[in-house]
Amino acid sequence: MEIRSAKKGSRKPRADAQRNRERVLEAAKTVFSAGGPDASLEAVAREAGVGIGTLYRHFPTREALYEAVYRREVEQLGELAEELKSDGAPVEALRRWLRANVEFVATKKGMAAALALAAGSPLSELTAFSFERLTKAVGTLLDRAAASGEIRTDVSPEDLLRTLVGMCLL
Amino acid sequence: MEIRSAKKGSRKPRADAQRNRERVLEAAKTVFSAGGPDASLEAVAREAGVGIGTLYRHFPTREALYEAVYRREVEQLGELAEELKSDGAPVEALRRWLRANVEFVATKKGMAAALALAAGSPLSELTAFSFERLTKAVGTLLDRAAASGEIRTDVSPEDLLRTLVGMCLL
DNA sequence: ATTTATACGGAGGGTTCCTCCGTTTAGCAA
DNA sequence: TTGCTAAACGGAGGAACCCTCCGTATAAAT
Repeated sequence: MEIRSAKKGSRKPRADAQRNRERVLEAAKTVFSAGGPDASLEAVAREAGVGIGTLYRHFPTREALYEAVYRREVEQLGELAEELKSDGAPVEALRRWLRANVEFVATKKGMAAALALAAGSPLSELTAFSFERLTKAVGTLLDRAAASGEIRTDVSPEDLLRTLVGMCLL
Repeated sequence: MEIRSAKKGSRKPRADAQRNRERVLEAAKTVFSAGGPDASLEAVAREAGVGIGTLYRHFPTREALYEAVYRREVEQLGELAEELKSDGAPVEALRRWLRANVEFVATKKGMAAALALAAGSPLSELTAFSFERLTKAVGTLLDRAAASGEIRTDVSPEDLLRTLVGMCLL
């Protein structure tokens, strides 16, 4: 008897697959940030030190890659909030997180636009997911700063986030 | 003594150049409407019955072509308004023009987005130009319809236009 | 150690991009 | 008309990119 996370008698996912997937995402972040959203996928593969076939196996279309990069960065912003939560100064923590967020929006807006263009259905799902994740993140930081009495308490996480994004897109 | 429209002792611009430019624009409109904004430029050249070199001479970049097509259509909408002005029924004229405008926005939004992505500086100039041109066009039609007493008189051309465009982009 | 399901790499055929240059032609003057 | 010349034309061709396909390699399971 064995523990099988998913249905079907499938074996454990291969370690190299996971590793390569991660490498590609990292490379994509770099390349797209530098060369805009139409950068060559072969350049991404090269940067990742991976064959072009591998890239296409993990991300069958350009949009799939965009989405994965986007998701991953949102996730990382969430984790950053977790780390900052146990940091010393609440306001300083909040400030840092906001700064990171600004940078994220700035570099990814091109990709977001490209996604919006070619997007079929699941775009709203994506935005909903990321909005919720980020709201939760900023929420915890806000609460802590408010509890320490260093900022006003009448700002909702949603409003703060919306304002921030709005400003970044001018 | 000769009439020289521009400075410099340049001769009259060649007729074939103008003709080809126009052909390319017409073809671009067709091809981009059918195949989206990433359609092949060589397809445009074929459709125009023109060598690829000619296309590139007139429009050095894809964006330049986008912009020219866009401008030309705005211009044509303006002219359409002129024609409709001397048409019979004022409201009917207005209605027709609005319909044409809707169609324009619908088919060109992809191109507009692409332009916005790759746009350097002169994008605001473009939007300003087209907004003014269209406002003037709808203005004359509105006035005439209002003068005939068939519609309300408290709608400004700007508001009408903005509302229309907003609705088209949902 | 052997088996085998998975994943990897990259060659290759097709498409598009964009430049470059030899050829053609429209305007102009004699 | 004819001839001259600047301007415009066409499309071949090298480079980049896309994406598929398949022989090879390897991580997990036995």
